[in-house]
Amino acid sequence: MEREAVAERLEEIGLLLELLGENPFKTRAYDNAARVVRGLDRDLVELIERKELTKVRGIGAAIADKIATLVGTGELPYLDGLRSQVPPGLLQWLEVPGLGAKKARAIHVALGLSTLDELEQACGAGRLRELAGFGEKSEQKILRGIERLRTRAGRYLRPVVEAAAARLLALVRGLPGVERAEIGGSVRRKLETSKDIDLVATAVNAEIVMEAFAGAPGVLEVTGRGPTKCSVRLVEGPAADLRVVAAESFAAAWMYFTGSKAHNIAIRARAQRLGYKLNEYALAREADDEAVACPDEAAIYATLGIPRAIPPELREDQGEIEAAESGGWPALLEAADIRGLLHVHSSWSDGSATIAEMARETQAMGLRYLGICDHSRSAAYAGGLDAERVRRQQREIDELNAGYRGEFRILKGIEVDILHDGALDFPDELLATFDLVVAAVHSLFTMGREQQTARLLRALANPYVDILAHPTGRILLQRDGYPLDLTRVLDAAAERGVAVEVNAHPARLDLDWRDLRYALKRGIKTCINPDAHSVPGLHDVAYGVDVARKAWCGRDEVLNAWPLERLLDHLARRRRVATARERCP
DNA sequence: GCCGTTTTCGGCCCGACTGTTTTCAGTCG
Repeated sequence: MEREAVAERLEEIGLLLELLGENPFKTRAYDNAARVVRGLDRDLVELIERKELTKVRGIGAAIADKIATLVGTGELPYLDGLRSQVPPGLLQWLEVPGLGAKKARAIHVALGLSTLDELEQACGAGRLRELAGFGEKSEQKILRGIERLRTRAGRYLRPVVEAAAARLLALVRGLPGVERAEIGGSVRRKLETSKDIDLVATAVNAEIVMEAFAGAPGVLEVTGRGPTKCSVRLVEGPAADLRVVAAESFAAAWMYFTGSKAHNIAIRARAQRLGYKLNEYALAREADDEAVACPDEAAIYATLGIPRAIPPELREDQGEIEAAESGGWPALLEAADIRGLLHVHSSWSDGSATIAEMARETQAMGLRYLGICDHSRSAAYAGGLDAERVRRQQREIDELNAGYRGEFRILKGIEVDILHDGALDFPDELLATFDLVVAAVHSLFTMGREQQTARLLRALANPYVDILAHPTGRILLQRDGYPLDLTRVLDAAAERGVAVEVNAHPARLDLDWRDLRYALKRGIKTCINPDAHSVPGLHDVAYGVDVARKAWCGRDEVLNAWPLERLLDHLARRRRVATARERCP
């Protein structure tokens, strides 16, 4: 069983225990363990065999035992036992805003309900108000929550939340008496999807700010309103929270509302060990409750013995605090490090712009090279190129390049389809004519895990493959990646010197940063590819840079952050080594 | 259930807001 599957089981145990009214620290232990398992950079089987699971922080004897059972047998009687005590519908109830474990359980026990439909009917019939602690407003709130649950998934892609966040931020900053306002939360941490938007502000008069925020354009409903905090739901779907704090609290508040929750818990535990108390108002000495003046986040981290402010993208409690003490993280990739764009489409296949138009915009972005990688023959739905059209396209590229006089370069690339059996869509002789070969799966997503893994392993063994594109095939909020033993695929990529793409399209962001971190540790290079099908799509590369930063990625690990000469040299050498290896395995 | 310069028991991050209640539990982030 894969890490992700194990993590999901642990999370389920946490939720079930919560519904059963277990000790909250016990449920948190399972949540915590799930996150730790997701972030492991070592093989689970190996850890189990060496009996080193309990050495991992957050995994003790009990959970280690359960993980070993899960990995060894694919089953866990303990989990089955919990499932038999809790109707499956109750897990779904927890997704209803305002309904937590205690209330869900109370309703279930008192009224004998266990599905979302039954809960909805009971609220409609006014039966919940019979229960202690429930009233008419609770019923209405639950009904609204159920309705929302049925219409939208509840998470939103970055373009949606970033646009809304920017709009709200501009509004708040423009209000009289507002001294400072910033975006926090998952939007600031550049998470691939967000549930809500967090804003923090300092203002002379909080009431004016609350008023304006509650009545801001695009606010669908106000879901909470106090003297310093206002929560709304936006027409685009996500919620937005604004907190107004005193100026001296700004750094603590911004840090607090940036999260992640797990990072905050870890930081606060650290503060506590060092004799401090940290909340959204201040970092204070425990002994005399005296606040330490912290003008910015760096000062808070420094007081806690962390020499540098941890970049928001890294605040996921994935070892960043420990790393900050011992040398830190690499200089993270910056948008300005990107030198060129690879894996871009043109009107030769399913792109909407010509090669010249895509090249012009790439130059306007200050970049030096562009890899045109249209689809291959089998991608008929996308106007895939056959050998004859490849030759014509390459002639066009030669002509365009001649006009650039060395100041810019278009690379002849291809996004070649990985066929059902792992063979590539083009013969080696044709692949050899490209500067750059990007291989990708575009069909048969429902294939079994073993077969899909074997398919990718065979594709990676082809010496002409330089980059594996969108390695898991996921579409955020729509479909999971295809079943795959990703660890084996990444290990093979490491061995073959094949780079793995970070597809920067905001609905893909594939490879996921959690897996990219593993890949980078294995020495795999990556490449931040916009996979643009239009001129504006070229700018999606920025989303990919953010994801790479979340994976602790430095510029040296990114092919398209290299100067053209280094990239070409790398590609040529890689191909020489791979083809030689194929001849004499 | 995890963890340990608070070490094998007794802690575990912390506060705003809501709704229902009349002093606070539950939810959320």
